[in-house]
Amino acid sequence: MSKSKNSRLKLYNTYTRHKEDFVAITPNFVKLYTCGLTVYNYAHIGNLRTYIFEDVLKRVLLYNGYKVKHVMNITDVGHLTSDADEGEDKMVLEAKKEKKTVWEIAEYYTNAFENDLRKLNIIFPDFHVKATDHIQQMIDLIKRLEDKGFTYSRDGNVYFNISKFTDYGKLAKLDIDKLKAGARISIDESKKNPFDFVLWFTKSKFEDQEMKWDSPWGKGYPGWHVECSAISMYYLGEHFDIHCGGIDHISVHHTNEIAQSEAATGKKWVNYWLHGEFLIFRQEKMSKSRNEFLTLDVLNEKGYSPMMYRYFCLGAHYRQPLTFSYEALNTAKSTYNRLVNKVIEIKSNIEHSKQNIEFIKSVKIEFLSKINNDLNMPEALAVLWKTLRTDEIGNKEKYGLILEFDKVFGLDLDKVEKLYIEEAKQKVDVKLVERLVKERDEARNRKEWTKSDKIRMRLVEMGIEVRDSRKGTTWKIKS
RNA sequence: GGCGGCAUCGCCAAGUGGUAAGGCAGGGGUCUGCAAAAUCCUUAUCCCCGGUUCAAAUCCGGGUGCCGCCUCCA
Repeated sequence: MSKSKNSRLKLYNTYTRHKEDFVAITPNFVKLYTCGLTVYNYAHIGNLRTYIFEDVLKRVLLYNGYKVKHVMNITDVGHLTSDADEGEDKMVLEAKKEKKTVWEIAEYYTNAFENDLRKLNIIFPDFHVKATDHIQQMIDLIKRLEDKGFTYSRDGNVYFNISKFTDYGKLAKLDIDKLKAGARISIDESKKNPFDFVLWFTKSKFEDQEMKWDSPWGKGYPGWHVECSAISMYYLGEHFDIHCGGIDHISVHHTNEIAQSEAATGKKWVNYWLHGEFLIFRQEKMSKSRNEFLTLDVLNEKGYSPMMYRYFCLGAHYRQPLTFSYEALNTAKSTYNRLVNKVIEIKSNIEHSKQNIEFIKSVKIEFLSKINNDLNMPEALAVLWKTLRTDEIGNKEKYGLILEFDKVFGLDLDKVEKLYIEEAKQKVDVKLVERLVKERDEARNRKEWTKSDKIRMRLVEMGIEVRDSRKGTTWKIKS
């Protein structure tokens, strides 16, 4: 694919705070790491927004002809409610609540999360791996840091010493001297510097901490940040292309990941840092710790399918906060339904063809320039709508473009027809419906309007929408 | 206190120097026995004040309001 200047892929890099031309370390090959979920509860739709953004990124890379090796971790190690060894362990807490072991909790919510990814048509990572399966890699990394003098032990825990790492906080533009330590939490007295962080815990306040492993520093468990560094380097090498996560990870998690990774290897770790903005819920971010979060299943019960939610997310740029409301979600629902109707209609009349090489070429270039401009999905969707509406090309050509664009949108537009037929079979007695539709048609031909309207009423009650046209009557499940 | 973001039509939301994308909702028309669906047309000068410029929603300064991170969190 030859690319003009403005269709080259540009991504906003948090590290430099600029949109940059994307250049892969290895030509045509991208090594991508995305931070996964902490599996002590269901993913809420705010979490899922970020995974949709990352999926779009991956699809755009694939669309541009790159091969992508994608790794995502599963945080299944218990984590504290703070970086200090205080507060409660969320995995333990949830386990107690549900009267299960922490292992059972992790497995249950990992499955739930992976199901959500499938429902959202998110291309599965090549490696979706558990932190607890990589304890050895973490220990090895900590050892390297220890050998190089970046750590110290205090009161049973191994800490990373940020004062030994020159560029600490560069990603978040932190000014350590000006930061008010302990502004919101009490200072951990064991730390030399308030921003030092734990690499390995051997001392826990929790007697019932189930997850413990042997290590050179004693039996214990790893600090939170170390898993991402260890796992990403194990699968992708010590220098890779892109690392993603939510915007909340910039100042602590990713900052610490960079410190420990680059301290260990002595070289640049990640080239591009991409962060997804939050879903805003009633004026504030949706949060797991406040019990008001919505899941994909809850939305589904309320009549909003995962694809509708995906469309909803595509309507806003990933670096902008997106305001959630049912009014807005209804918009996405109507729009998605209309899109699906359009696609089915186009496909049902696919023999209609009108070639226009110039138009097809220009609309493809336009699409590419939108998605390559830091993944501008709202504008890419506008290109899709323009394509659906145009008279410049026929249905056959439109359908081809729809399928091509949907490689990036991931809205399942290629199987939408099949899905609708399956849905219909599940929900209604298809034979009965077709008999009634036929009866109604016959009545209409005899201009027996009372009878035909009566039959239509009955169909409506069954949840069937009847559509008359010159070509005859069709029907579909009301959405 | 530090860092970061946001304020664009009723709603969601693009656009970041050259005269306001798109979707939804609303209004009007076409089609239809009626309806639905479809389709066409239609709706904003961009929070306020000041500045730079031939030209600003877009840059600069000030103000107001809102939000996020700095604590596990996408």
